[in-house]
Amino acid sequence: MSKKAYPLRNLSLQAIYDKLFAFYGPQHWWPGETPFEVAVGAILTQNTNWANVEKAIHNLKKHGVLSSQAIHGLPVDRLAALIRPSGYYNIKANRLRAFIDYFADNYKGSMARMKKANDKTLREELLALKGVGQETADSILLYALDKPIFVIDAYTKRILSRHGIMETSASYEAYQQLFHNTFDKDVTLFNEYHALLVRVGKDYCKPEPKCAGCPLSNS
DNA sequence: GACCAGGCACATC
DNA sequence: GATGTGCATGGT
Repeated sequence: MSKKAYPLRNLSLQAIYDKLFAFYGPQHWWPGETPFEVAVGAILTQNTNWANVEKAIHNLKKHGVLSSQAIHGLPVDRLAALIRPSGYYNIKANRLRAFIDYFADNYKGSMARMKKANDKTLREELLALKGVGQETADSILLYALDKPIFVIDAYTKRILSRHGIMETSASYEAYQQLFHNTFDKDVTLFNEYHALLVRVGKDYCKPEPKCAGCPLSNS
């Protein structure tokens, strides 16, 4: 636990959700037009500001290559140039290609077809891809495929640890289990809750916290 | 100029 | 299993 004192309440996961939703209202995530775009965004946003991801996706759209077939036919260095604003562009170009190869080979480039597959199988398949870790896999499962899987990210860990709910050092699985054991598996709730955590994280729960005015703070 | 952002793989101990 | 490092842009 952080030794620094934050002006915090002793809040349950349910209470945190209620307060965030009351304060912010629905977040309408994921910010993407199609399930495929959501999956691409999930890879591009790794350790990256969303505004930069939007620039990269805009480039893909502008050049008419935001589809699995189009990206598949693109030389990797050309793809890298288009997604440049999202950072780590060489690595991410290869990660996108790896996902799209898998997507084309196994589901014929159809998110609808992919959605019909078993949740656990899909998660294992995604995690087997180079460049898809737990957060990216779960983001695709929840936000592109409507699977009831909670997404854990840096904000989730930071917020829950500062509220004394779980140590920062606890594993991804431990955090995820906490949500899965606390709530019924509800796609709408999981969608909204993770989005709200990101929102309050951006507004108040940065590495250097700004607790004044935070809906989870006493101050 | 420093810090931060909706991670991940890989090397090393 | 824990810890360190490379990957990179763009906004504040």
